[in-house]
Amino acid sequence: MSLPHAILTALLEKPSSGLELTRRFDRSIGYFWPSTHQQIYRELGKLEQAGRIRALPSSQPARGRKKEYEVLPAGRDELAAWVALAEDPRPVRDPLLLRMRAAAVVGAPGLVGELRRHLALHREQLAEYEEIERRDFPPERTADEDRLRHLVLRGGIDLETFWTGWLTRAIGELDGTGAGTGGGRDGTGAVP
Amino acid sequence: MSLPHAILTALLEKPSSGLELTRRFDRSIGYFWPSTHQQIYRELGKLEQAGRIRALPSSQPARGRKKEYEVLPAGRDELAAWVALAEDPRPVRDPLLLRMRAAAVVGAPGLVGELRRHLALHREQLAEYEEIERRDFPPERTADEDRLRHLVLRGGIDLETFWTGWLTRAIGELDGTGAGTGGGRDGTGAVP
DNA sequence: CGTCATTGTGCAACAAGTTGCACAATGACG
DNA sequence: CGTCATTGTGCAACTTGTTGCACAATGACG
Repeated sequence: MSLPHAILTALLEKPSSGLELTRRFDRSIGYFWPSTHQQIYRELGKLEQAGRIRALPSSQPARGRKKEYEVLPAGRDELAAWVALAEDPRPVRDPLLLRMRAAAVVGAPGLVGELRRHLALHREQLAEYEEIERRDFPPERTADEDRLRHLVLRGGIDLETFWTGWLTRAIGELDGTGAGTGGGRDGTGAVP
Repeated sequence: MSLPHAILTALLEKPSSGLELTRRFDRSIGYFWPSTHQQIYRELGKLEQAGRIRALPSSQPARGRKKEYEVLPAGRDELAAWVALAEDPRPVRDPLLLRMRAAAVVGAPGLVGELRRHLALHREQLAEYEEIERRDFPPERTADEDRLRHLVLRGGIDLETFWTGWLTRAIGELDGTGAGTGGGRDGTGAVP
């Protein structure tokens, strides 16, 4: 759905081979649209077929041979058209919230521990984003074209901030009261 | 992945037919694990086959005939086991952030309008959650088993609060400066 | 009585993402 | 020179979610 557009964006920023793309995904676009190398190669194939990108002539086409792609005008147009679309936000789909809901029914002895684990992970991610912000967006220079990229990063930061805040609160609330064993009325040994 | 567990949770809260489940999904569990009736029927079939739920005997098995399901002990055990699992948070996958990133490269005349539209949608969702909170979790009574459900709802509220906050900020920042048409010159804009 | 909207159940084809593995080139090292 | 780890490319099978439609019962209405 959006993967081809993610790839076009990345290739416009800089022509790359499949593996380079994969690497760059891991540390920028992949933060909000993750993808494996398998997916990327498959999509590169389709995009080439469709005439939106092409392999740079320098690289001979052989398996196991490095192959760099660049975006063709058709690809740029396609991307611009996609950006201009109105598209509703994805519905949320979060297993942790679901598990908490289930825990309210069947009980969950270890739930608080799991919340703590998630808190640690989100704190890590938050720190990573903040590091990037320090590095790439120092307070003084505000080149106009970087503003969008900075906003995207702020999105990531704010999102992780939400998670750490909510998890902290949840842990605090469940921890004090011996809750977390929830309303599991029969299958659950009640825990002190 | 999680859909069967969402269904088990819902059925434990109250035995239901496929359509009833669908309705209930639309206004509670579906907020963080949406699902269509087709998916639900398919999953009900699998769960029944696997011996985790069964149709209540009252209903004769015929197409177009109402059929209520209840959870069997095996289903409850399965759900409890799933709740106890450690499972990492889903990676974020958000088209809007992706489109902003693309807009930084190809330009985006209408982007601010789209952000406003999303802001309105998130405000609406937030209002809906807050209404539910007022209705189902009035400040005085804090039954212990409801605490988890309330926390889940708080998660939804905090998440929508994050979105409205971020979108407001983004709109403010892009609107004043005539940005949003971004760096759409051509394939330049190299970023390390 | 017919037919028509509504409620309820369900199959089938497709699209997107995940997992596992295979194959090709390259350079390091004994 | 062989073989081994690393880098790079890619296919295939599978799982999950989406879309479109079909079929069955029921009650309302002319």
